[in-house]
Amino acid sequence: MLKYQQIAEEIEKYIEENALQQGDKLPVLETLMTHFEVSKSTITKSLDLLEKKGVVFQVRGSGIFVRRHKRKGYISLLSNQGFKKDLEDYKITSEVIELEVRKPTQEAAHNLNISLDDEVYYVKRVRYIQEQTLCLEESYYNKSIVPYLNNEIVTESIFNYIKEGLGLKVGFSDIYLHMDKLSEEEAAYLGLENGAPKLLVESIFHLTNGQPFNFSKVTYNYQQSQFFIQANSHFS
Amino acid sequence: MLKYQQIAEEIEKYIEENALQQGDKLPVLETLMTHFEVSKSTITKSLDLLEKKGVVFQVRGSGIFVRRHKRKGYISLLSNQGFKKDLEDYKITSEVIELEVRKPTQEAAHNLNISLDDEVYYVKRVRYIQEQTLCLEESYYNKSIVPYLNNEIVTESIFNYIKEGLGLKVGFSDIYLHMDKLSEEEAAYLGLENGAPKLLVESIFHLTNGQPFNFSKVTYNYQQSQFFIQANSHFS
DNA sequence: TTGATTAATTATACCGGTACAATTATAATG
DNA sequence: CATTATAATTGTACCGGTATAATTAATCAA
Repeated sequence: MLKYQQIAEEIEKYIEENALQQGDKLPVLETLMTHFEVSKSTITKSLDLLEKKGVVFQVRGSGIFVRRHKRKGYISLLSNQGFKKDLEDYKITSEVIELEVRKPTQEAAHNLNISLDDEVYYVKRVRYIQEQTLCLEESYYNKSIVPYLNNEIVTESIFNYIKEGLGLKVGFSDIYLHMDKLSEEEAAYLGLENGAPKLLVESIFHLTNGQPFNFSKVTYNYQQSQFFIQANSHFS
Repeated sequence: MLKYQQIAEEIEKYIEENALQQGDKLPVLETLMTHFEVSKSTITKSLDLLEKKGVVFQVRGSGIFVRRHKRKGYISLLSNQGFKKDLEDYKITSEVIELEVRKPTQEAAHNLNISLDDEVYYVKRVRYIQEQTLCLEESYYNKSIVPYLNNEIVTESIFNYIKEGLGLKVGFSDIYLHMDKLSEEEAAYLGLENGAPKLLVESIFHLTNGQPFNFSKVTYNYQQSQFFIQANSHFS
């Protein structure tokens, strides 16, 4: 692991262990430099990383401070990992409804940048939080990138398998949100009444080289799910 | 304006003007360095900025490529500016329902980190897109930071006034999303039926020094609004 | 005590360098 | 022709430096 990542982790751990709160000040750059025995630019890089993740914010002329959102139980829309991490205090389970190789829908083909003749793994599952339905997920994996999936993998963490098992590197993702009312089928899966509110989250995940490998449509139970985002400036 | 920001803008403009598409390759670092006559680290900084904004992605050993989401008419949840920019092809208008100085609600006081005795500007408005209701917004501004607002400012862009008029620098924001059904009052304002789906977006905006200056609750019309997010990796 | 001026602190911009890792192109091999 | 080894390309990590801008602390004046 790289130095600046290592250091970022240690700083984050330090914040965690000492239960630092929003606004608390971290040691100054100089101190961090000498403590970790690296150059200024490496520390800066660590801090930039933590800033992107929403862990700290830096104020020129003043210092480095802890940033921390106060609410618990929210799913991060930026985590790129599913919500395992956000909801680690809760019991998350999955029930696989369907798992097979098939041809993509037009929509899936378009979003995965493949042809209608190419093959995808289609996964449909319901996910539960504390025995309550959390969401209904339909997911398409480009088979030429993810050549094999089975029930066990799909019941556990697919992304973990992709990273650890296949050695692929997940890069950026595009996420689209829509609101609507539940269809009869969706309502049945989620145990809600027909026409209840739903949030549809469509995601396209890419490898670090820009190739899209997964397109998924997730319909959330409006009673069980709340989301959060941490945004930074750099937007003129 | 700083060099690396300037260069980032120029690169973005270049992409725009030449209508580069997702996956198109930009000139290599070396070329950009000599073209802009700056050091490698400055170009790198420009590109990191563009990467954060979701404009490009970089692949080690390969090159710098254009990243571009394909769908139009989506509101960016990360833009930190309201949606003026995303929806610039559409006609956005505002109707001010209420504007006054008052004491904050408990919720607002908590999110703005002020006491119940402090004063806030309370703004309530309905926003329209192409004559259709888009959202109902309730917003609280810390009066000790934003000491004056009037109807004209509130009808136009409040954030623009805060930045240009007051010279304040907007930093990061925390955003929370909830789903629910519209109350009778909300339904009336939005012209929808009671109990229809709603997305409630709560945002807390901070200055660059970490002070929260605005807390807002926006209820979106489920028929008119769709959102997007561009996420990057840096999430272990 | 207050307010303004100055100095010290602290993060950021920018330079220019070396080493390295991932990818892609080329050449060699069977 | 396909496969493998090798070389060239290209972005990233890391160093260490100078200068500068924003903030905060200290000093001085009224």
